Amino acid sequence: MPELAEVELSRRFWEVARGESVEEVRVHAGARIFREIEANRLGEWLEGRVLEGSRAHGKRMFFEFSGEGVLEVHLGMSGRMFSRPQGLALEKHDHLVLGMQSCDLVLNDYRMFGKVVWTVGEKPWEALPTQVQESGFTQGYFEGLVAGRKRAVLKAILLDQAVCPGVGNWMADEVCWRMGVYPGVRMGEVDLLKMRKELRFVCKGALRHVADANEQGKGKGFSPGNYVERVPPKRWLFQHRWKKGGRCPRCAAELSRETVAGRTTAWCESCQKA
DNA sequence: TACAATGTTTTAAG
DNA sequence: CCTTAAAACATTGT
Repeated sequence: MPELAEVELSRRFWEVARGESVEEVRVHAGARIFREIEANRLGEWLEGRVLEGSRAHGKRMFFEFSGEGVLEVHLGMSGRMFSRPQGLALEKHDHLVLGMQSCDLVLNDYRMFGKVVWTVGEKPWEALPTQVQESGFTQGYFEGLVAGRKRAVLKAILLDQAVCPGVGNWMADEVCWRMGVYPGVRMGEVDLLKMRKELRFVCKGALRHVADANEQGKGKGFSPGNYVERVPPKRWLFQHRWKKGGRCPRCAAELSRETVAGRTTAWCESCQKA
């Protein structure tokens, strides 16, 4: 589920409790998402700490707590985060609940490909690559990253988190569709000016839709599982790619499906050339 | 039933 | 050194 935009929206859902302290931590300690830490110590690490701020980078989120602690969350394939009224019983696949002063912050993940990490005394976001939507993602920076990868498949580069943080399967397809290029082409054949332009369009556009979604969703129970399904415009490939028999929003041809770079890929044979 | 699902990592192999 | 394919992870829905 979660790519750049959904990750950002998830972060905002927890951000509602900024400035509050953690009163109680509930964990499903055996869950695989805690494979890198001692989950049953999360209580001693977090209780009494104040959620001071948060940030997202690509598909990663960092929540900063008083006393130098940072809780990192990655949603994997099926992770969801939201807030809800305090004290409700754990539901199936709720693995972490932070009982705050005004609400409970919940992390739910049934496939558990995501992860939770706790670090102290480090700022794990400082060594990360520039994000596509940032001003520092210049043509020169971008071309430096992909130099020497002329034989790599385009879609594989788009999915590489060191190059395009936050881009996942649907965003990669969206970029290729906007480029008018088949996702399986080699990087040596790609117009890098166009690639960066469409990458930035898709990343910035998706993030703008999140802001819209957050606004529209006030008081309406907007959730991370449904926002992206209704927010991106009908003219994005996104709205058509999942349905069998879905058609290209540009030329109405039926979309094709194929595995490219190891992932199911939707593309339009008439608009996207090899 | 069998397969696929918006992710990442590891392993093996070319 | 570089790329790639496949498998693994765990659960649900078609």
